[in-house]
Amino acid sequence: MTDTPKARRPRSDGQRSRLALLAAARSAFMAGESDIRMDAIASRAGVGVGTLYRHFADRSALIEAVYADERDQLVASAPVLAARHKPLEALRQWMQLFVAYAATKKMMTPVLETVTGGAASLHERSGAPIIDAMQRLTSACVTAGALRDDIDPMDMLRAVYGVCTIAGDRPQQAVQFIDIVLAGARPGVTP
Amino acid sequence: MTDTPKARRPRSDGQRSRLALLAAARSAFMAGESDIRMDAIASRAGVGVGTLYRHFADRSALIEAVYADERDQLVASAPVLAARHKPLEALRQWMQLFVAYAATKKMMTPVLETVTGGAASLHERSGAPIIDAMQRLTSACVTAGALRDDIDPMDMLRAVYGVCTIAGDRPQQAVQFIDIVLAGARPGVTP
DNA sequence: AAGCTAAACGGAAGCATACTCCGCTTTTCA
DNA sequence: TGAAAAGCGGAGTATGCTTCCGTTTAGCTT
Repeated sequence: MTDTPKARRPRSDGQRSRLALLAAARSAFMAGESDIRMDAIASRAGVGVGTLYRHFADRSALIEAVYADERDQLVASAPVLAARHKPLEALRQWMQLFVAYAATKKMMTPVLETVTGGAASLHERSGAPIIDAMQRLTSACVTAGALRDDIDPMDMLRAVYGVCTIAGDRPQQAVQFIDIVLAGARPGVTP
Repeated sequence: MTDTPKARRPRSDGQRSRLALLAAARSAFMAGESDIRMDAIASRAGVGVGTLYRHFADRSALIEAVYADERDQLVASAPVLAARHKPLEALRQWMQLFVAYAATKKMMTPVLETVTGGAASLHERSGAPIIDAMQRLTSACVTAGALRDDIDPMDMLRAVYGVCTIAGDRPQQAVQFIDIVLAGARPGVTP
């Protein structure tokens, strides 16, 4: 069972198509055309729509693939920051990176929500590593006494995400908002 | 021009259909069936789909009508709270009401985002009075020295909305988060 | 009460768009 | 070089929103 029959090298044209599709989709999403049609993406990539579906199971899979790279970078930066800074500062800087990530994602949020299964399925698939990173950074802060322990870390991230997503294009404002949230989450601070 | 020819009374069956449609749509959205079909709503209301479109221009118009009532209540409560409490407390309580409002809306958020034109058009139409209420409450706080003046009030609301929307069904957590945000937004607090 | 008129009704047809299917082409490897 | 596997394209299918229009019905008038 599962014997590897020959292990052929992947075809070059297939890889080319895949990259062209990713590039076309990325540029379309970045341009804010969240409701772009699948065949439009295919023809911009210079391939037929059948080819698109050969490489990506459905719209949501394409979206996920487009943002997989950036997400991986974001996740990978967490341990680096944790090693280089004090816990609270690491968390703060990582949340700033998250804002940048969310900003590139912003225009495609409607797409995210639109996909069948809603935000849940996609967020879970694509978001698990992000949640993990956030929780590690936060618990380090709690251990260091720099943050209260009765706050769901994800709520902080959701709040920042909410500011990014719904706001216009003002990442600066979202960055400032990180400090507001962190200030409110310090031990011994109450309204 | 614009002479009132006769001014007939609106037909009773028309009003009945409209109410039946609103009730059917409301219960469907509340039940979390965000992807319910238009003809399903019509038949639940006991009318044809043509009748639905006679009363509501499109899906987004129907959604907006369903939530118009609750939104109006929320907006109307702002001046009441402002008269009854100190500025910061009024703001705090109003944001709590907003959480309840957003929670009822939560299941239909995908619908909101789905509608053509995206969140923008609907949010603007339906959200302007909310923005106005929030800004009044906030500026009272700033005047009273209870809040910094360099914060976009809408960012606070967006953050809370983000927590509500993306989080599961834990309005309690969102309410707690209001206090975190307000704590971080007090004058003289920095991380 | 009967008739007139405009409003409201119903649902079949029209249209848009995500996704599938399959015969044809290209690439890899022996 | 030839066989077979992988990839390609785009017409076809399915689904669901919206429109269109002939029919019905409520409100007004006489």
